[in-house]
Amino acid sequence: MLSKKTKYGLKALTYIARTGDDVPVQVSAIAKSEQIPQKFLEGILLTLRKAGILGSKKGKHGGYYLRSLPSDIKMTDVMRVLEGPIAMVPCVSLNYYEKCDDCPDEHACSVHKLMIEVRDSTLKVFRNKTLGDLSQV
Amino acid sequence: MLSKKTKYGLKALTYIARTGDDVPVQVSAIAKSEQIPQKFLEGILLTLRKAGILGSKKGKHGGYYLRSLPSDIKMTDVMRVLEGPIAMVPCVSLNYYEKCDDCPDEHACSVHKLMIEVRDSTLKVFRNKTLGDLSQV
DNA sequence: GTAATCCCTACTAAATTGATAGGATTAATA
DNA sequence: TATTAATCCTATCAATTTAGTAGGGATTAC
Repeated sequence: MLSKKTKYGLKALTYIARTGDDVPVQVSAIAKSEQIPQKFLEGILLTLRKAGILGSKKGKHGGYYLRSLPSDIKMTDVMRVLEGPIAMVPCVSLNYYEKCDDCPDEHACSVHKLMIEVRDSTLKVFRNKTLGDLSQV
Repeated sequence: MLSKKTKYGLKALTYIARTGDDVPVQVSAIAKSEQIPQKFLEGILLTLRKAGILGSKKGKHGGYYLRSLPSDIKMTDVMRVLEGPIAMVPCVSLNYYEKCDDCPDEHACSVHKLMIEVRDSTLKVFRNKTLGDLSQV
């Protein structure tokens, strides 16, 4: 299941991309338009900023803006920041690999084999999908 | 993240498929070989039986067996039983569709669009992957 | 009749999720 | 310079889910 965090994060990014101007977008505006609890959203945008996807401006007339063109923001990056590893098990994760305690031999493990295929197919989607694609109406 | 339930379930099914005989396989044997807490595994095999994937025989020399040939047991079915809906959000689920409270228009929703693609690509993997494929060494 | 096996229900501890609360910091502007 | 509007940060919390345990009931082979 997709977490609310990810869902809200994607919606917020889309909102910012659609607004499109060079003026920063306020959390309050996004929260209101997308029906997201504002305080919760604050935290989400903060992680996106710390991950380098968003930039921010403090104080009056402050807000958030994209650090790159929407068409340059890949879903792989966004999803990893919001939802964590794309792989469903650590033993097939490219970026967060971890050996299973149980499994003596990964190559003989049926779960491993299956999850590699799922990972690759999901990755293929996220790799050629950008925020630009998402924000197209 | 894949739940332990699913992971254990897949390993157990693979074990049964590999044993391959017509004699039922005991929970204790699977638990020992695959390093799964036996009582936990009992419950998992029970759900697989109730879903019609496994059959069981009670009493001495009882155990679990596959209701179909490994090559006829599709991962779509197994995964739905163990892990639940394949879609990451209910609004793109084929079997468990549910409208989002927030979203006024699904077609305009960026999350919806993205998750349909993820669902389709995952489905493609599960649809042409059977237990037979998994149990190949 | 006894031992081995599946079957069923209830319980529990730990982790995660989805928030909320309260204020600190920063910047524009009247 | 004081005010206001924003982001930033930490702590806390309730509800849910997950992973597992406990205890025994029902069934069957021998």
